[in-house]
Amino acid sequence: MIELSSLGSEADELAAQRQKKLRAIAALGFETYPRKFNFTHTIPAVLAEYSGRCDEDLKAARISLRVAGRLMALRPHGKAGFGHLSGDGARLQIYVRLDAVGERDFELFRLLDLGDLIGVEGYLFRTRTGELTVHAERLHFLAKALLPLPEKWHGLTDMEVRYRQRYVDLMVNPRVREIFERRARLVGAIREFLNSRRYLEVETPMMQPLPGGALARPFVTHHNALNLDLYLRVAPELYLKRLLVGGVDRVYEINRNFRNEGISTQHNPEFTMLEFYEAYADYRDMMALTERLLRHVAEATIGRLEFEWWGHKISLARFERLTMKEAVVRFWPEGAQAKPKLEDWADPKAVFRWIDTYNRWAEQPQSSLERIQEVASGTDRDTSAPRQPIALPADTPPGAALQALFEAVAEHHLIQPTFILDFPLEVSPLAKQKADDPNYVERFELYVGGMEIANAFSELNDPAEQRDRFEYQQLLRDRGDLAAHTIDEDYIRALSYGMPPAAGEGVGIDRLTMLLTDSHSIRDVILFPLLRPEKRSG
RNA sequence: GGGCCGGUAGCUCAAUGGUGGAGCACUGCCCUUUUAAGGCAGGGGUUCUGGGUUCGAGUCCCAGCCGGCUCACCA
Repeated sequence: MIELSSLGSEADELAAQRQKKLRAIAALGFETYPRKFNFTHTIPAVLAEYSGRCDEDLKAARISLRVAGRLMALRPHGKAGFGHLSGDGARLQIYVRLDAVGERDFELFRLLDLGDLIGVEGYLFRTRTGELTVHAERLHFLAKALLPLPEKWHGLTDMEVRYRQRYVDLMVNPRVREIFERRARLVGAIREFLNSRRYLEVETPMMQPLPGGALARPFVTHHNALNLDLYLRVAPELYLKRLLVGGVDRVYEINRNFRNEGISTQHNPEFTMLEFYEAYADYRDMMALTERLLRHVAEATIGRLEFEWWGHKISLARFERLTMKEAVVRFWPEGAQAKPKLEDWADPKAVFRWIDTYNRWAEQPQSSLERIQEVASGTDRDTSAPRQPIALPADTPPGAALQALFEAVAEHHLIQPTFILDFPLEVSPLAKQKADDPNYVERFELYVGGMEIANAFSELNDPAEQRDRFEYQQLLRDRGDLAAHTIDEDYIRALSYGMPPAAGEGVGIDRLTMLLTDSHSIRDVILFPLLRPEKRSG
């Protein structure tokens, strides 16, 4: 029983009317909350099987069936009436007439509200307008909607209500169901791809005594019996690599990570990540594998390699590769002085000069000409530089500065699939150095639609080097960087048994879903995104 | 956390500082192939909350709550 007084006064009235009807339905002898309904077809199955059949066909065959669903439209005509039943994401018309269903069932029909769940028993025919319809012979009451549905034409548009009451969103906005069906196909395609390559799917701890595997602030929780603080994992990485040590040479996990950071259209505190690791491979092998993986996923979910995203035509047919430095040079803002050349980067400290140059440009007010050009070239997704000066803490190492410059200058331009490779050592504590340049590591991130979709590297497997990296991270922690790693002694112990040379990669499933469903907010691809708790009135 | 925008009936939206409306939904009556069914007649409001200005506030001001976008943080 719902609390009537908790609703608005009209909502109270509407719910009271429906309660009253429910009692009237009970008085007719119908169970108010029956236990089950034996159906012969789902609604999509009816449509799939009989959409091609003409009325004569249907009449001759007299196809009897039982279907169930939610009543989404009602058009009564005195002693008869039409309705639409919604189930499994599809709709089917029903036709109910007094002389076919009898007094009692027709009385039930009169007491139905939009949103009620019913079962219909009857035979198929086509109406005068040609619509495939169930001619009801019996009605079964299954459950009452005590609360009214949103408006039938405009539906539910209030984003807050859509996220908080996703069940209502799903009822009235077919697009929502399509997105999550596509998401499920996407995840299935990933499993198919990796399983066929003999990767083993595993599940590793989400509650970890030490959070590791990514530079992010964790959530803290507590186990009572052990009187132990635990962290929700920020990444499964260190556990998956322990499995590499144990001889699981191809391994993956698709599951949730938790990061105690800000919320935005691209960040939800819990999000789904695919991580996979392959022994005896390096990051270049991962790039090749990533291309194949994404093409497989796109074929399986949308049936092609091209898709629209925020007004951009994106194609997975070709993946560009740029080093981080090359990307900065390539996308250096037009108006800024002294475009850098690649040879200018020989000195690692040079990046600070380029940041100064960039900041001088970013601090200038945008000229009208630039603004007009931007608007004229406008796609829906703004690819222009944000013109925010880069603010770095006093003792930022050159590598972190380069990454900041890259993100400011280049990231939003990377609409077509682009691998950015060769990351600075300082921002990559778990990756293996490049053989010819120890200031950089064998790592790439894949950008599509201006978003980071994947992050991969040749895995560092030298325990001594790993200890040095952790110690550097500890230094950062001590200086107040709460996202820096803590030293994980057991992980170093595992590496000390010998981990095969390997490469690993993380892929953001939510963001990949955003791309393949043309969704512009991560909340649109997460069924129940985190919101502040609703304040209960009263 | 900062900036901008928003919150009016169950839903979608109107309303120069001057009696808060419409469509859908809902109630009653009519209607046995309709489909945004139709016809007639009705009911429904803490205008997010709390202050303030004013003869008078949905509207103006201040504070707060919730949300959206964006920036910062991050993936």
